[in-house]
Amino acid sequence: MKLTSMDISTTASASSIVFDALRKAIIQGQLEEGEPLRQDEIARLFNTSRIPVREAISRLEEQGLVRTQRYKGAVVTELSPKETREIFDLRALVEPEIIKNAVPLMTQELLATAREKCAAFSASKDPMEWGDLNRDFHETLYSASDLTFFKEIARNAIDRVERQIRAQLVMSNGMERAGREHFAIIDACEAGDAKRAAELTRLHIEGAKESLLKHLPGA
Amino acid sequence: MKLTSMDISTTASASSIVFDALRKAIIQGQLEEGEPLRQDEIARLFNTSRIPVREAISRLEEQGLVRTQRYKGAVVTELSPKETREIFDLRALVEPEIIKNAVPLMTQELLATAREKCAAFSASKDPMEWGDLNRDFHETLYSASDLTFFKEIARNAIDRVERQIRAQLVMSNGMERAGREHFAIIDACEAGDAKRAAELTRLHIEGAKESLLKHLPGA
DNA sequence: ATATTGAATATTGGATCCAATTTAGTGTAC
DNA sequence: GTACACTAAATTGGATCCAATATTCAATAT
Repeated sequence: MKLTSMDISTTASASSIVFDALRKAIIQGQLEEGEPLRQDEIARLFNTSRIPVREAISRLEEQGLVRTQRYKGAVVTELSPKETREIFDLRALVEPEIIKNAVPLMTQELLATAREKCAAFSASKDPMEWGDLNRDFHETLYSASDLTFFKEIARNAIDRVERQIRAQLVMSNGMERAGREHFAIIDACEAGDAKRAAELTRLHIEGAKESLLKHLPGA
Repeated sequence: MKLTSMDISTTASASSIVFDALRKAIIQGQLEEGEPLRQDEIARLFNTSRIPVREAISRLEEQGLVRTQRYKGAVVTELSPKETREIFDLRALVEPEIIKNAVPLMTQELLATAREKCAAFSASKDPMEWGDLNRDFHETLYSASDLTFFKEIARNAIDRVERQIRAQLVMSNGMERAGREHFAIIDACEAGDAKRAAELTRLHIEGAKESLLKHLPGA
């Protein structure tokens, strides 16, 4: 008799678990900008040694989410207004291309779930979940695209300004406006108008950038 | 009496040294695509333990230069023609923006050294150094730009297709053509015509992509 | 009071050892 | 000869220990 390969839930490595958890904590703002990451504190938290923690931190550094100095350790990266602007400019360049590529590949199912997420975002009253719902909507649309590297870039760029995005959503009428723009984007996607969806995405990002930078000092 | 700060050569960490060496070996093609990276072999090579090696490898994976499987180790990433095309498309999107931003910031010194490197590239008869000279020229131009994240993206994208770029330079008249295009780009830079320099850069990348994909099977 | 020295503590970087898993190879039955 | 089980070697992931450096803070001199 032959056993099926079972494929036991591929237990992730400790370093991956720590990496994911730290990444999430950083982009959700649970760790403040400039806050140092103490290796053995984190190790105790996850019941591991410092080895996987160090590996996780070095990967976070490679992604730009933390920066480290020899013998001083890692701190959560802080972005200047100028750097924030640059990342939004990068997003405004890359993400429309993803949408343009994605629209012809979107299935009816995907459009349906995207519209659901769009509605869920606009319906939410809890500011704590706005960031996740917003991201969820965009990632659903992007998931139809087969531009893996473009998506990788976008994901990292969004990671780096996730905190600012969350701030932008709660400030003034950021949430209301984002909701309107989301509906416009998905309308264009359903209409199969890739160019329009891309342009609306660009404007969506540029708009967020402007409203954000209005509230920041320089740049 | 006061001593000048001396600034003793900040001895880099072992993991950084290993990382840099491996990265260089990969992009220069000394390590074949798909070739596995054995941790203790590398450790012996650098007279260190496997700890810094593992950190270096995890950073390489974060950059997409290797991919790893749990308990199986890391192998040098292989790119399908489709993926190669996508990375060149990414470059064609991002690098013109860097040049457009850089042109107004270029000093006379920078233009002079860039022209020297441009000439050095075209004058070189040794195919082994074409890749480095080509990269050197482009990085010199990009160095004038203050778009740090754009440059980060470009650097990584170039890393990932560096082997293909080298192949493209030696095939057919790739070298001759690249030389011509380089001179055209730097002419536009010296003329202060940022838009033209950007467009020429885009065409330079698109051209390399086309001539490369002509010699590859699918996509 | 302020600056400076120096020891104690905290923290990171790396080496060595052990555990978990894969891979290679060997033998055996058919 | 081939398929299968089983052992041994190779390889990676992680824990513990030690070394190198930074930070803190008390003691001292000016």
